[in-house]
Amino acid sequence: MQIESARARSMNDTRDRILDVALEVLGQNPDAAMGDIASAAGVVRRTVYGHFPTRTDLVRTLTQRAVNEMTAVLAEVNASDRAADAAWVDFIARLWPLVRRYRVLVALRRGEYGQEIHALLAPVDETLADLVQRGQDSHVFGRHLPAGLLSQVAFAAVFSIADDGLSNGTLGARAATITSLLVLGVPEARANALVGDQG
Amino acid sequence: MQIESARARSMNDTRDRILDVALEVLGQNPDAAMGDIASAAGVVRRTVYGHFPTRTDLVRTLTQRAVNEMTAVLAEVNASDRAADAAWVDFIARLWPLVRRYRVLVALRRGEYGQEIHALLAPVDETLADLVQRGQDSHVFGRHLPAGLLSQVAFAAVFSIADDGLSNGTLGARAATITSLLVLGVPEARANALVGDQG
DNA sequence: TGTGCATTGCACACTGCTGTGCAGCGTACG
DNA sequence: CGTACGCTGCACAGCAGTGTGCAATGCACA
Repeated sequence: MQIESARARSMNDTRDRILDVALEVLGQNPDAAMGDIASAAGVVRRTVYGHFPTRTDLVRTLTQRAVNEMTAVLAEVNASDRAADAAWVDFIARLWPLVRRYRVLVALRRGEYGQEIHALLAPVDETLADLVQRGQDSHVFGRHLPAGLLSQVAFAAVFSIADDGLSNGTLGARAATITSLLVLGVPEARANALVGDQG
Repeated sequence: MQIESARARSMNDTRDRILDVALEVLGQNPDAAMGDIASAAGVVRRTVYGHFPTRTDLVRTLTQRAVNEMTAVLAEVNASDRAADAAWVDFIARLWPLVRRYRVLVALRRGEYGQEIHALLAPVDETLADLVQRGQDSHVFGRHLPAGLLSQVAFAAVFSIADDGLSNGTLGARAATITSLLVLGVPEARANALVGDQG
């Protein structure tokens, strides 16, 4: 890390603020205009273009940032030699506070940037599929769907639950974890035991 | 029914064709322009405006049509006094051939028309929630989520599976039914028995 | 104190989509 | 046969969003 002047720091501040706000605004309306994001970030539209040449650049940066955070968590969770279902529970628990912010990603996969976003999301998809595959191989997850699709459906369930206002408190976290485990084919008793362990 | 002149018939044909094509085109890209829909339907943009004054009218009609079909199926399925889980299986089985066409609805709930679409979809949501509630009351469905949300998540799972290319053949239908039953908290053995009955 | 630079506020051109108006064309219908 | 009418093809105005240019401002830094 370089020594940062106050100038550079404040510039990074605005940049980060734009990114944060864009994540939220686009989460509510994926078609939000640059002007909307700018006002929400407390800057002028022109300033946003100073940091991100085009709308696509902004969205790309945004997505890359989210993907990086998720892959980091996934790598950490996957590194341990716990059973796949326990790893999944841990993953959802750590991701839950962020899942509401990242909800824009599911909306972004379709429409306009679909192709590029899909490519950026590939690492997450793969790691997720690997984890589920591991669970299927060790007979803790069901085989009613191929690993690649099953992981997506379980993941999507978590996002659905986060969208419906249950995103705060451990209540939603518990419900989301249980539900996603059920999707994965984990019996209810085992699912309850797993989340009970985690509190 | 009135006696229909050939003129009126051909007019209804184009109208229906526009609606059919619009369902498909908007399913792939919810932001598709009127021109795209027109060309896909083999007519000129101006003609579409002849049948539907505004884009909103087209989308509204489209949605209403889908909602009508779904509520019809739901009413039929719900009328019988079978257990809720058996009714659910029947519902998914009948809906499966159409679910790919209706996928546009999930994308449409967000963005631009969200408010109105949501209102039009309310009857389906309610009936679905009622069915799930009935299942929870009779202890065939789990209580890990409130009925209103649980029905949505189970429903969304079916759409997710239909989107991923498994939409053809009984293979996908079976997988979708099983998975949605798991979401609803039905044990795997019971789920298998239910779909086994239906073949 | 003076310079650099992020930010501002305005201007502008460009694009893509919507919705409308209207003349022409072909055809089903009386 | 003639006419009503759905479709066409085009032209047009309007609007919203994008991306750019540039002078002005104000603050950090040397």
